[in-house]
Amino acid sequence: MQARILDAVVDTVAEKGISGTTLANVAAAAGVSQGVLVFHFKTKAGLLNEALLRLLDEYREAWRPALAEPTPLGQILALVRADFDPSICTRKKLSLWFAFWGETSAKPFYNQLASESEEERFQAMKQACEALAKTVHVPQPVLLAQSIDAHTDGLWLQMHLQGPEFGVREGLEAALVHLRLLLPDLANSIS
Amino acid sequence: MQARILDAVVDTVAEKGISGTTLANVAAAAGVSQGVLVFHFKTKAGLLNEALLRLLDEYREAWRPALAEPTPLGQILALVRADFDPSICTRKKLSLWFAFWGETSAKPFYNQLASESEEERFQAMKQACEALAKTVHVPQPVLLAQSIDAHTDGLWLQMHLQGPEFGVREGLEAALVHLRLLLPDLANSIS
DNA sequence: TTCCAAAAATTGAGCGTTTACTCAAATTAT
DNA sequence: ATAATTTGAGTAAACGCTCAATTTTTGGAA
Repeated sequence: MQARILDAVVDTVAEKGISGTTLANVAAAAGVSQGVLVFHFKTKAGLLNEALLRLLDEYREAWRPALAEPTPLGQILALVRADFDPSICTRKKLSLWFAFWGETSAKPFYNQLASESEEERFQAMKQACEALAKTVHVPQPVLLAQSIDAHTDGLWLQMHLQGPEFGVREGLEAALVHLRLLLPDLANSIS
Repeated sequence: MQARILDAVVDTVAEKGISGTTLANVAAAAGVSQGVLVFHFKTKAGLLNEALLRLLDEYREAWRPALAEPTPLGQILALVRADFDPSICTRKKLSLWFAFWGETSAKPFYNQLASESEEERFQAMKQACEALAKTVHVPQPVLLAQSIDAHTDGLWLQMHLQGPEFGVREGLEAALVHLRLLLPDLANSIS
């Protein structure tokens, strides 16, 4: 039931934005009464908080297995691929990410969670890039990691704004092109 | 007066988010009555629309002069610098950008304006990169332009989330580092 | 410059609606 | 039977917006 309600939150936020998301909307989308939302999540803020926590957990579980790749380049590629996985990078979930990012300056709790998520993910990318630097020549592995992560975030914005015409397929391809530009010596290992 | 009210919208959205922005909040921030907001902007939606239009206009006017630079690399650098200009890239204005981006899936008008703004800016970057490709060897100028723009967007997200510790100074430096990684042959012309 | 009437701008009380949330009662699960 | 869950009517507060009344600004005639 909780999952069904949180799914309804995602649908509602994607369709009406956080400012248009009400208990009545979410209840209707979930096919339950308003009271059950309060019973499970206490307040509207609690409802949105749990939706955000679930989004962040899901994202973390999606990219963590990338660290199990045997080679540093494999880890980097798997981390990038995770960001464009069709189960992670859906239109609705992108809407949710940006909806929360749009409220971070007003809701310190969102900001804290979002920052920690970004930081945790960056540390993984940084370590993969530093490991890569021990096998091949990479001038500044930390800056490389920052560039890859920032570029991926920017692609998420483009997917979010441009809609279906720029989806996970195009996004992943752009990310791989970018990696080849950054790592010309490894270009033919990136595909 | 209209400018004062729109300034108050920026302050209010940055402080309370779009979902917490009410006519009463904005009126209080502007030091006027609620009626004057309706008199000038008709509805709350009209108020937010005008704030977004002003943000986009201001942004366009900030990067357009970059095209007057004599060299392609100069244009690219000026375009990048414009994104981190202290008058453009303030914490409050970043909050406004992300607040609107967070509502684009619910408000087609926001999506249209934001997409057009991104596209217009991308065309400028693309032409600068294509011009650069005629003077020095650049493998894929269009993809280079996409990479630069996406990376810049990602840096805006990092500035938005991380706060003062990652401001325009650090953002611009990261963007320049990224450019040097993408254009190693021109690295010592990028500063 | 002075005046004044028309226009523009501003006020704030008020209205109908929507909001988040409560709670006693009913239903379902253990 | 006991506990957990769900319902839906109900409430107080907040919301966007209206509007008659008031103040300020404007611009041409004396």
